[in-house]
Amino acid sequence: MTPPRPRSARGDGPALRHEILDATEDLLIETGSEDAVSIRAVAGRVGVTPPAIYRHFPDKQSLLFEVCSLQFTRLGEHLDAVMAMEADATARLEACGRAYVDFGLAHPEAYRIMFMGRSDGTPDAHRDDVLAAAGPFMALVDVVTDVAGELGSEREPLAIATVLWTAMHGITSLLISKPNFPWPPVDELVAEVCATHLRGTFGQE
Amino acid sequence: MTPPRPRSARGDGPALRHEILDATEDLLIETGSEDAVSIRAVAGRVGVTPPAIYRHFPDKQSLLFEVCSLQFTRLGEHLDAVMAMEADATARLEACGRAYVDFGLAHPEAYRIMFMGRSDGTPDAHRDDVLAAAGPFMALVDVVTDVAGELGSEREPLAIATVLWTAMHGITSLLISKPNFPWPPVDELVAEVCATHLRGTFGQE
DNA sequence: TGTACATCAGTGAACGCGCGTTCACTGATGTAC
DNA sequence: TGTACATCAGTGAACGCGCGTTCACTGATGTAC
Repeated sequence: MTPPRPRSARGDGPALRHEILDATEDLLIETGSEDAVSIRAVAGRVGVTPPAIYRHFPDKQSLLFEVCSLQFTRLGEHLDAVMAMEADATARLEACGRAYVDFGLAHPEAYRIMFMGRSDGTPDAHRDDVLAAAGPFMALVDVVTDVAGELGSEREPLAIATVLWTAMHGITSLLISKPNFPWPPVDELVAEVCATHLRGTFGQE
Repeated sequence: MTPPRPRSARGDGPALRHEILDATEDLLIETGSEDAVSIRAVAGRVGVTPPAIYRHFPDKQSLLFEVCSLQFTRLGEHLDAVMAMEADATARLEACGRAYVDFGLAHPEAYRIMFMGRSDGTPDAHRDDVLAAAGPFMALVDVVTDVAGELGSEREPLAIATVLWTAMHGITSLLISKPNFPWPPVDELVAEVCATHLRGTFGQE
């Protein structure tokens, strides 16, 4: 049925490897479920037989983990890019929150895997505690530190950042899992939560 | 192996039905995954053969949905009971938040199913929009209305309640899915978020 | 430049498994005469 | 009170399915002489 895929040349291993990763990501997004993505489906989409996958990944878990890794990297880059655009610390904080929520809504399945899934079997690189020391979270702590410096607050930036993360995650994950709830417009929701936190945390008017 | 279960008498249908529901709930909590709960496993735990399940439930989905329903009912009752204990509106709001988070942490798998799962295939009774009109959420709106009456706020109680829900959900769901993140003590976290929201929303000092 | 050969990316068939569900049945329970 | 019978809760065996993974293989690619 499908035209036979030309065999990769000796050095083209990485090419198929990338195709497999892309296909897995696409399927993850389309099916919306980690279990619905089978080795057979991935192989089919790439135009290859299932055993061919095993030349590039030791097993299904490793494949899914690597896709997950890519998502984390992208989220980090996305946040970095957005934050670099704002000079004002307060604006940077709100931009960061908005970018986080937007990313989650734009890649709901990726977000599910990263932040709404089960933590058993998560590879070491994405362990919860490693997450806390990773770039994106630390960048948030930095922003909060800047805001605290500008507006003044006696509380620890780390604690404030943690609370802000739970707030943004709350919005993102509920919008993903309860899309038909009568939500206000997302922008409004994010803006309101950010404003509430700024007022509540830093006493800003 | 297992001693043969005595056959139910004519009118004892409901008894086995309840045992099946309980076993399903237990397995859901133990395995921590909806897919890991199989009809065979449920039947085995009850001490019955798989087809016997089908005398009480039309299919696996219906069984899982009914378990899910029970969880919603229990959460509602839990919140009602806690809120009835506090006379002061502000205290009632914080107690409500704390009770919500506590419930989630005490029944993480139930919480996952109710608020962190996929919404496709959810039975009508638990549709997102029905949720919004349901008891627990409306009770929260009432509490917020009371607090707004006491402290004064020009904003809509419904919008405030929505934000509060996302905040409590953010805490609960991240604690469930990232248990090894270096969280502050739960009580502190909830108290801080509630205080931040009270200050940020109602301008309370 | 031409030929023999080693490499190795991908194939085709099959494995064992657990799943949800169906089906004809069995045999204890309760009922009607 | 005793017997024949209808009911129906639960059984045992089997169905078809899709899964992850393994295995011996094929045949194009690049290399050494």
